[in-house]
Amino acid sequence: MTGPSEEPAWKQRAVERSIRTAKLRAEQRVQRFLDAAQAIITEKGTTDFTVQEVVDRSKQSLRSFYLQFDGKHELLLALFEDALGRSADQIRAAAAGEDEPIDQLRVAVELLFESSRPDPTAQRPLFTDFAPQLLLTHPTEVKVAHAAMLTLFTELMEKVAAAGNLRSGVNPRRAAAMTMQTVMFIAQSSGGEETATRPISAEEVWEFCSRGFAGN
Amino acid sequence: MTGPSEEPAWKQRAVERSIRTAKLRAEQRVQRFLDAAQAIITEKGTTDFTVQEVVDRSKQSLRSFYLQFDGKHELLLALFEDALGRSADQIRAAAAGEDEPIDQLRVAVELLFESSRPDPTAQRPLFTDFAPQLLLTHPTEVKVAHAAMLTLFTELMEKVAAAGNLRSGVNPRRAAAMTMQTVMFIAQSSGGEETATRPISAEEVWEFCSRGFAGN
DNA sequence: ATGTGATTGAGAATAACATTCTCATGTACC
DNA sequence: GGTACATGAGAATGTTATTCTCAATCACAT
Repeated sequence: MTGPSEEPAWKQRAVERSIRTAKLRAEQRVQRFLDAAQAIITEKGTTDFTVQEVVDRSKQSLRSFYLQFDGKHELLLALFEDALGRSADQIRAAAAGEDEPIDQLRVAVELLFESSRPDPTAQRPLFTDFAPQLLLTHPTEVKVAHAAMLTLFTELMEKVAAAGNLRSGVNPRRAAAMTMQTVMFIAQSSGGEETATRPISAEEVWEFCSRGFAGN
Repeated sequence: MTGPSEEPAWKQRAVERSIRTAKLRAEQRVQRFLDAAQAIITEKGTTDFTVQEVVDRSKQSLRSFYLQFDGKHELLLALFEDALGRSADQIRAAAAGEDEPIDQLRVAVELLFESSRPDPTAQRPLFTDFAPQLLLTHPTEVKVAHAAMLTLFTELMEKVAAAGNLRSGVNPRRAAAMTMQTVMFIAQSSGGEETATRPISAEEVWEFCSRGFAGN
C-alpha cells in the first residue's frame, strides 16, 4: 500500500507538469471541436449537425471527441452556454447606454427578445434552437448555461428595485428569472408565419412583463 | 379519358360506401394506436417510447402504423393535441366555478401551471414533455395543438376585459397568448430540484402575468 | 539513442431507432 | 370461386450516436 503522501516531491512535480501540458492540449482540442461546430452551424444555418461532421471539420478523430466530451449533448451545452454568455455581455454593454435602470432593463428585454427569435436570416447564435432538446435531456445543465444571463437580469432588476421602480413585494431575482424565461420562450414561439396575426413584438413583451395585463 | 362526371351514379355510391367503411376501420385503428401509446406513456411515465412498442401493444403492424400516420411525429402531435384539449376542458369547467372573470382566469392559470409541471408523480398527460421536440420539428402543428387552450384563455381574457379589469390598450387575444406561454414554459423550467432556491409557484406566476413587476 | 508506457488518429463495429419494403394471408364483393 | 384490395408479420435499409481495435506517435527517463 503506497499512500500518496509518501511519494517523493520530485515525482509529484513531474506528474503535475505533465498533467498541465496534457490539460493544455486537451483545451486546444476542445476548442477546435467548438470552432468546427460553430462554423458548421453558421454555415448551414441549422443546429442539427452530426458528430461526424464536427470531427471531420476539426480534423480530429471520433475517439478524441468522446475523450473530450461525454457525448454530443456536452458539445451542444458548451456552445449554448458560450452563445448565451456572449449575448449576455453584449446586452449588458448595450444596457449601460441608458440612464434609468428601468430603461436599461427595457433595452435588455428587447435585445434578448431579438436574439432569441428563430432564424432572422440565420444569425450566428441560434442558441435557442437547441435549448429545447437539451431542456428535455439535461435540464440541470441548461439551467447552469442560463446562469450568465440570469445574473445580468438579476443585476438590472435589482437596480430597478433600488430606484424604487419595482412593485412592492416582488423579489428581484425571481422577477428576473420569470422575465427572462418569458422573453426567451415567447420570442421562440413567435417565430411563426401565419399572416393571419402579426407576431408578438419585443415591445409587447416588455409591456407584458413590466406591467402585466391587469388594469383597475 | 373517363372523366369522373360520367361515372354511373350507382358506382359512385358503391365507392362512397366502401370508402365510408374503410374510413371507419381506419379511425378505429388510429384510436388503437393512440390508446396504446397513451397506456405506455402512463405506464412508464415517460414519452420516449419506440414506434415498435406502440405497434406491439396495439396488436397491429408497422405497416398499418405508417399507413395511418405520416411518422412518429404525427402520433405525438395527436397525443399532444388530445391531452391539451382535455386539459382545456377540465380547466374551463373548474374556472366556471368562480364568479368574477378575473378569478376565473386566475384559476385557469393556476391549473394550467400545475398540469404543465414535469412529472408530478407521473400523471397522465405529461404533455409538455414532448412539446419541445415538436416545437423544433413541426412548429406550425404545435401551434394548432395549442389552439384549444388558446381559445379558452382568450375567452377568459375577453371576459376580464368586458368586466373592465384589463389594462387599457391591451389586446385580449395577445395577452391571452402571452399568459398561456409564460405559464406553460415557466412551469416546465421550474421543475428543477436545486434545494438552493424554492421553485417558482403558481401564485407567483399569476402575480407576474397579471401585474408585471413594475411599480410606481 | 532506445525502450516503455501513455496518447492519439483512422475508422470498423455496434446499437438503437425510424422508416420502407416484400410477401403471404385474409376479406369483401361480383 | 375468382379478383382486387387491405392487412399483418417482420425483414431490410438508412441514419446516427457511441464504443472498440489497433497501429502510429509522442514524451521522456535511462
